[in-house]
Amino acid sequence: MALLPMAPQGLIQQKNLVEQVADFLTQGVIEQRFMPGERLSEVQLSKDLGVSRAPVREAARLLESRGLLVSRPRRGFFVKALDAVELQDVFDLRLCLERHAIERLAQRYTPEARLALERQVDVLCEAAASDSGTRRIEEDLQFHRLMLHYAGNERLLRAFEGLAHELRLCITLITRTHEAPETIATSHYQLLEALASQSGPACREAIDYHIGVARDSVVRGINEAGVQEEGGAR
Amino acid sequence: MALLPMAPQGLIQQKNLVEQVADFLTQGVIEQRFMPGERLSEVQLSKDLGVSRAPVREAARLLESRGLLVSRPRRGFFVKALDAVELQDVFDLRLCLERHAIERLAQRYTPEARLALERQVDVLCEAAASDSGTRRIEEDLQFHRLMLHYAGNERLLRAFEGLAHELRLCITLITRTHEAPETIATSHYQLLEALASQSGPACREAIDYHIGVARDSVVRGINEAGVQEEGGAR
DNA sequence: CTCTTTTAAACTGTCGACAGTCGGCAGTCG
DNA sequence: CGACTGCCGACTGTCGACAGTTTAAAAGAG
Repeated sequence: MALLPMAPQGLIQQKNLVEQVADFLTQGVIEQRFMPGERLSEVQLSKDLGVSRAPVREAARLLESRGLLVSRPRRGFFVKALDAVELQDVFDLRLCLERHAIERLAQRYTPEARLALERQVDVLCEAAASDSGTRRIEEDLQFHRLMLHYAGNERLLRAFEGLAHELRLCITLITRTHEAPETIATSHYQLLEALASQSGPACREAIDYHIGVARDSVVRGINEAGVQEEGGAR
Repeated sequence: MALLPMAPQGLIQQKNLVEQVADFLTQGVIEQRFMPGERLSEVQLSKDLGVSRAPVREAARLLESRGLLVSRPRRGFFVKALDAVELQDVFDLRLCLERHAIERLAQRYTPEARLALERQVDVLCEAAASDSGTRRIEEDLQFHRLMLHYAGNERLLRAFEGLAHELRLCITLITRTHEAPETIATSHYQLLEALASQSGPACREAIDYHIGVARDSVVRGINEAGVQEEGGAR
């Protein structure tokens, strides 16, 4: 069987097999086709995707570096199971990064950055009003990516990217408890206002509130959903 | 009954080939046996190390995720060349992470953490007085690792680890301009004092000063050494 | 029937090999 | 004399295979 939509729309170049497999695995983890704690067999994946083990292996390593998989020596790869504590850690690190980023950005708030962020909020609102889950999350993440980008430190963005996958996982898992889309949009406008004021403390307060809301929403979702702690101990 | 595998931390046992190769490559990059911008051939490395290409490949991917190598599709791996801007970015992100960590740590400063940090400073002083370069840097990094660890967010530590290799590279490249070891030791004592006071602002001030000194030292070193910008454009 | 021992299957880690592609060099044409 | 085209070598991306180890089940003892 064909593994992935063969024709990447219009683009001449085909991505590496590694990246294709990585995308497939990422989707699988996010959509919970691979359950947390589940063991992923290299040979099985190879057969299913119709490729050799080498690309699967590299892709798995990639996912591991992104925190979506964990590898135990001689045991193979397992889907990362996030518990409540780790979830708190994710949001704590996110807060750390975004605080720093927004304060930096406030000091160099160019019209270009402002325009890009405002446009992204518009897109976000549109997505929130019309579409469902996935795209809403994606546009939300994109806004924060832009913020990190215009903060002017590429490494800051890279660190965030490393977290983004776990973050997306957290959020997707409990998308039902997401606040009303309008609330989220409003929250982003507050960020824009704080940035426009170019006041460090105001920005910090805004981002603290913004991320706090998101974190509480996720935590609440976890509690409501009743965590099935199957992955368990080592 | 079957006897369990002896000493788990035995030095005899060989780590994964991948890790061994990764260590070799890391050493090579840090010691500048591989010059910045240089292309690394997989087959050449395989022959030199007497292993297959598979472990070399995985190790290179690992180094890439750590920021020591960059890969261009179909071209192979190249040694990362750090310019002045990126160097600033490294220290900026480091500041971001350590600020957050030390403020967290101040709020949960257990006797255990205090003891561990104090012991590490002692070790650091000893190393500074006796040994040369490499070990001094290693013990310095270890202190900060401990600080991040006791801050209680594993992801914070992981982000720092991702930066540590680049940081080590920065520092090693210009080790000659390192401040007098005693100065560094004193600076660490200031961190301990700030932590003991459990005052957030005091901690922030201390870490800002500490990292600022390191950054200035490195930047000064770069300027003095005269950067050979050979890596250059794409 | 339960617990231990033995055996077999499956998997990962590693290897060597093949095909497609990229960069460079020579030869040719304007 | 300069620019374009076709060929050559080298290298990466990918593949299938083998050995050692871990897991799980089957067989045997109490």
